[in-house]
Amino acid sequence: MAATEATCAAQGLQLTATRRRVLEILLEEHRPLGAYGILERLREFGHPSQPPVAYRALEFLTTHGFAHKIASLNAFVACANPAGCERPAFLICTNCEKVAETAAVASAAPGVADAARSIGFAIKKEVVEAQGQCSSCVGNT
Amino acid sequence: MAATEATCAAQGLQLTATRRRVLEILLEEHRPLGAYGILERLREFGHPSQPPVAYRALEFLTTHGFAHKIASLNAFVACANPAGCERPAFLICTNCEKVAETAAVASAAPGVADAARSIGFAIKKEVVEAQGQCSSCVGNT
DNA sequence: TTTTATTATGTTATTTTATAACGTTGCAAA
DNA sequence: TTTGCAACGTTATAAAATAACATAATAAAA
Repeated sequence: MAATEATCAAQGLQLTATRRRVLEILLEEHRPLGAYGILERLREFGHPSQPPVAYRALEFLTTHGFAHKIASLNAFVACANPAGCERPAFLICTNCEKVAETAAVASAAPGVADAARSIGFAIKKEVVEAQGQCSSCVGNT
Repeated sequence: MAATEATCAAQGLQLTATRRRVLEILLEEHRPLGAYGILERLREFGHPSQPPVAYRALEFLTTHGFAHKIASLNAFVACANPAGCERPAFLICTNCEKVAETAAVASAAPGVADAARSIGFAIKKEVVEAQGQCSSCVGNT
């Protein structure tokens, strides 16, 4: 949260009340939350809670790297490393639903980068999401 | 298509009329098609076209690797290598919408595999989708 | 061959996810 | 002080996916 505030201050980004609240909600949960789950939480706190409210806040947060969308779940998580996050990749436990974000060392998918180079494809963004079982859930089916 | 037929025969899978038709539709398109786009095409051919029809065929096709879901687009493509496809990865052109499937040599994302190993996470499936511009579209904005 | 189980289909309805559109508000720069 | 712009609030609707349940076709067992 502090890192996010610092980045916003440095870059002149407006971390408004709703945007901040949505990020707080995501930080409190330790698992991905759908837009409509976020709306429920906002409602509890008396915020306006029509869908565009959540989607607009999420667009801000994801655009600037403070949160990420998990495409394979249609859900969102707070960024685990808001200070310097590029090429995030995710480990999604299909049992307990927790998500681990890998520290983005270099490219997560060099095989893909090679394939891209060989056909002249210019990569802008990578979506890398692994599904399986976290250490607590391995064996528990 | 032939490879798919062969695999179905070998494994006792039923490539029924609708399933076959959906696969043909995906093969004709050279870009990802949403479930509702597929439904439209089915309708043109007089097939039943309620949503579950498409989703059921797609579930069959994706489960057995004859087609893939592109999670970041909520869309589907025919598998480019139905004979032996594991760990597919995709290069998605955001300009012309075409999708290239990389020949799945080893793991597309070793960085993620390392991260998983280090925290005891057992990977079952990987979603690797790169977005950018294909060789024909580079420079065209 | 009939029975039984399984797998696939057809259809209605609903849920879940996401965006379009438009007017209003608040703030900052000219 | 008005002009511009970014953010907000709200209504409505679009797009994607699934629940549920009845029917038909198929395969396996008796």
